[in-house]
Amino acid sequence: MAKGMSSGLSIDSDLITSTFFFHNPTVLNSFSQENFKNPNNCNNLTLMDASASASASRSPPPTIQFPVNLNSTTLHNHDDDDDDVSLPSDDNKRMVIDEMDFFAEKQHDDDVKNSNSLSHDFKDPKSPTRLEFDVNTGLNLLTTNTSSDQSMVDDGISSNMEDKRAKSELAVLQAELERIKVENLRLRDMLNQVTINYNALQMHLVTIMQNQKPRENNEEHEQDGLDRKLEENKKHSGNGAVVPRQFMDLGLAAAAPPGGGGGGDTDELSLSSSEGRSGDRSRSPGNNEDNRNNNEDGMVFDQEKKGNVGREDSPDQGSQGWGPNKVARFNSNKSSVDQTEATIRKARVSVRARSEAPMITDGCQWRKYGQKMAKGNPCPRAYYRCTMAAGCPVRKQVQRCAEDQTILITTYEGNHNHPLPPAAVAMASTTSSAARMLLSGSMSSADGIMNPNFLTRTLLPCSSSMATISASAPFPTVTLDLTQNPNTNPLQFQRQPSQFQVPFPNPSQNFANSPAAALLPQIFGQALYNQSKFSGLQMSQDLEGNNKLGHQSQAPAAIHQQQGQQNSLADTVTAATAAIAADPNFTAALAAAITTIIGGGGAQPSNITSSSAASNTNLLNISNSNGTISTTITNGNGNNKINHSSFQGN
DNA sequence: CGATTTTGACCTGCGC
DNA sequence: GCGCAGGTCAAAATCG
Repeated sequence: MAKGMSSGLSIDSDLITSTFFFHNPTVLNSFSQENFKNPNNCNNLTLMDASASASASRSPPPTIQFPVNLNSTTLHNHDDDDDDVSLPSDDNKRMVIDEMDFFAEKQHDDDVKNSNSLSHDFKDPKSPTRLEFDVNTGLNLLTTNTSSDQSMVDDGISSNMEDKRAKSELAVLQAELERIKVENLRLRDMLNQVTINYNALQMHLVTIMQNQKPRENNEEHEQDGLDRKLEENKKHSGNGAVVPRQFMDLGLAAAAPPGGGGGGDTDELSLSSSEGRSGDRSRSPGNNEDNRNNNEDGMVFDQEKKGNVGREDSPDQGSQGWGPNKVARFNSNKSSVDQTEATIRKARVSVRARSEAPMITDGCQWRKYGQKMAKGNPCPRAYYRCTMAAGCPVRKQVQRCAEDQTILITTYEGNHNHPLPPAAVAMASTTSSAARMLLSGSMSSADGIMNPNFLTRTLLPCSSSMATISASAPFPTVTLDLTQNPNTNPLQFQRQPSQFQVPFPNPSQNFANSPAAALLPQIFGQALYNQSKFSGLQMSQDLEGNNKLGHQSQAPAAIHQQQGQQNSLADTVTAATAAIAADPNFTAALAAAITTIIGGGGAQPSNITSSSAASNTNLLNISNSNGTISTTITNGNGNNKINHSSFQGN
């Protein structure tokens, strides 16, 4: 399905250069306008905006390139209509400017006009090396760049006209800089707000955990499961910083529909009511550790075979029902804990996408086991069960929208108990993460502790399509709507008071089958997942060693494809986001990456390179264009590097 | 011939 | 208790 992702980005932390490719101008705007505030990211954000703004005015959409050399003295734009005039080769400053532009081949064409162009300078053995150029610091980003382009050539002739022009450009750039500063402040405030919300969420989790302990005697088996999971958390965190994990394990972890992998989380206990019979065993506390031991990637394997712990589930493995039936049974089980779990089990993730095909391609193998005419919809509802592994409890319902039959509604429930192919990981991750989001929102909001829009504001501040969480449905359902134009429903939230929405990438018409459909959910899911799950505490240990990062950080959250399966994009992104979580500056980079990927739409190539340039510590690079995805993540001191390029669409 | 789909029967929960 | 609706089962049909 996806053949449009490619890539190739590599980031070298040694180079203090960041380039942001915004293929969708709207993304850029939305990003700058939305709530993304992390005080730690201010530098990064500033740079992003600065580069973006400066370049945006010159570069035509839909692809906007923003090469920025933080240490250089200039901003060089190759798309500038005016010929780029380089300083004579003997001018090192000028050389620095040109050197920055290692993205544009077009540059070379333009350089033909100038005998003293960059390329020429590079050929000069006496010229400073590229690295030297980058190291060269002088933050006259705006002045040198603008004024030099024209005046430098006729250096000796400097006329009043040119001076005026240069001054006017300088003024414009300064104004732009001011605007960017203001926006940066605003973004910082937003990040602060997000941080506060996150802390509140953690506190809420701790409260829940503490409240549950007294019930240990009555709910021994269930609490046992929690304890076990806590132990697992400790194992993974290695430092006893279990709070974030606790939270996830309690609720969010359970909300991992088809994803099993979803988000990669392992402890994912199944939310699905379908697992009330068999899948419930996925929740069996006693099994988790074993499962984890057997499969460190967090996938829950063969849980059904290991027996059910403390569940009244019927032994009927075959009738793995999902839906209100099982839910009601669980709700009848007294404690609020049970009710919470029941809610978790009921959680579903519905994906709306335009597709002519009877089913959207999600990478899994499904077997149809039933079809029903649902009330209020002339189109039959088909029931599918995952057949990639025996006993996989995952179900999905597929039905066309009654109002618009071009829209295919796919509802997932349950956890895969087997490894997933990369293509499946994408959707699984999305749904899993969405379920987590659903649970985190509902649980928190129920107690009034957390703003239900917490994740809404946190996750994808730059996009505007949406995921909808419905509280009115018989069971919690999060709907990822891939059919809407991001700009068409700005007021949807207001129109649907019972729901809150999460911005979701703007899809193309047939987004469901587009290359980005696989990537986007992954990114989205991982973003959701890591935003809520990872903490610096947990990940702190994961940031050791170059090659270790990919595995260690994945262990708690990502999906390992066992038995020689190559790491999927999910693995990479999971590891990447884990690393990001460990460093706040990285978060901004991730946000930019997500933004760009999303902005790329379905078929358009995307290319993201970002870095926390100010600190020169972290770099994130995600790109797609030719059927592959390449992610490169470098952690600060250069110790940690994830470089992955391999996501071939089907 | 095995896997998958079709389809009517059956089960369960819920509302009246 | 009854009917409705959602969901699942499983035998028969179909497909590759």
